[in-house]
Amino acid sequence: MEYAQLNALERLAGLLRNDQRRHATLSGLQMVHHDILDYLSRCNRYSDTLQAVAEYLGLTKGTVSQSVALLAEKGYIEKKPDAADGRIQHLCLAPAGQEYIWQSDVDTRSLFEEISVSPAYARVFGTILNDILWQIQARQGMKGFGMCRSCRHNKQQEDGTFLCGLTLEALTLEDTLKICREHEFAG
Amino acid sequence: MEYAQLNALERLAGLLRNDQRRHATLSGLQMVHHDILDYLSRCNRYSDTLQAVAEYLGLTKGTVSQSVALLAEKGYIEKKPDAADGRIQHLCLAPAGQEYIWQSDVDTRSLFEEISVSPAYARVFGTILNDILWQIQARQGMKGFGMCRSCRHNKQQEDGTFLCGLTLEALTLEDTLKICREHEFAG
DNA sequence: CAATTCTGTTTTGAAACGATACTATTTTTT
DNA sequence: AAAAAATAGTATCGTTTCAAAACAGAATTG
Repeated sequence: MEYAQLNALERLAGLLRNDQRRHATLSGLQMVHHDILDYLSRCNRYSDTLQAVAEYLGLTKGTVSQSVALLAEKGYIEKKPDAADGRIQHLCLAPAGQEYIWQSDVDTRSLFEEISVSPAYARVFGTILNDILWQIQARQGMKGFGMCRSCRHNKQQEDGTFLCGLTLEALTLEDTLKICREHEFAG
Repeated sequence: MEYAQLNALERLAGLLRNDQRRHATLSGLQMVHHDILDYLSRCNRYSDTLQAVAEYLGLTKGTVSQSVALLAEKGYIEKKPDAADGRIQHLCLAPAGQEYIWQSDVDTRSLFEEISVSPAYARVFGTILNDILWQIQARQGMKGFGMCRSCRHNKQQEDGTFLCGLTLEALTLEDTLKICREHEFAG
């Protein structure tokens, strides 16, 4: 990938970032809160724990513990104990949290929705973006926080549904698009 | 622009972000320090002030003042008083700061350099990215923090050099690619 | 020259953050 | 089955971020 393209991508990422920051500030939240809520909206049910959030964001669990406590107190997050493992608490988006993410999405979309990509290029653009994402996931050490779709544990079955070979649970198509902590790239 | 594309873009931006965070942490810096140094490496000589940094990052000047003080103390930034205006201090990257940005760039590049975009698509991809950037700048309220290249004050002269109609100073080609606080989109 | 605007600092209190130590639960080893 | 190790999360400490507000100096405006 060429330098000019990466540069443009970085600038775009920065603009997206500033947009998210503006939205977080308006809600009286810090960026890290936005990042936490955003992750929780994208991860699957095996990856919605404090530890996973900390790993994904590159923060210590102590730090995340505090921020999550605050988010829970403010009503953005609900902690639900795991049925099988007494150590684990699942972090679920409470209504206020879902509303926040939804609003953030609407805002960002409004920045981009009127951007016109010529129809001839539109499909190529989407294809390239997803191709790059796929390749990065493949490259990024094979382990952790990829989409189930590209995970070696994920198997499509005869009837079209999916099965995770690790948890032996059935997955819907939507499930396979979420971020999983146990992700291992399907070499 | 379609939803799937924006989604992929957001994911990519997130991955870039995590990469930057990792690099900042390894250098013992916070994300906000990375953002400040990154901005200073991209802005022009009219936009390297504390106030401009604060506006660009959406933080208060008090906050930025403290973080800049720390960066200066650690040797990443040098404060240079303005020749004409006694209130203004220019924030310049000291050698350590340039080294940090350079390293960060190398790291990020290494994540992307082996990503192969088929040559046929490569040019299209670059074109689309820059087109999107241009359109966002046009849309984003016309004012502030765009590249001189798209600014109405920037005029190309007969000999090929550039002139800023606001400051009446000559600009090099490189200058016109930097971020300027006074940017106004050339309708 | 007085009023206002602009740039930057300082202070205060809430919260982020890393480091460390800690408890509790599960898994692995012996 | 008991001991050890690994895992998930909390609590506490000191430093730093962050917003808000008060502040000081320099430039501009009237």
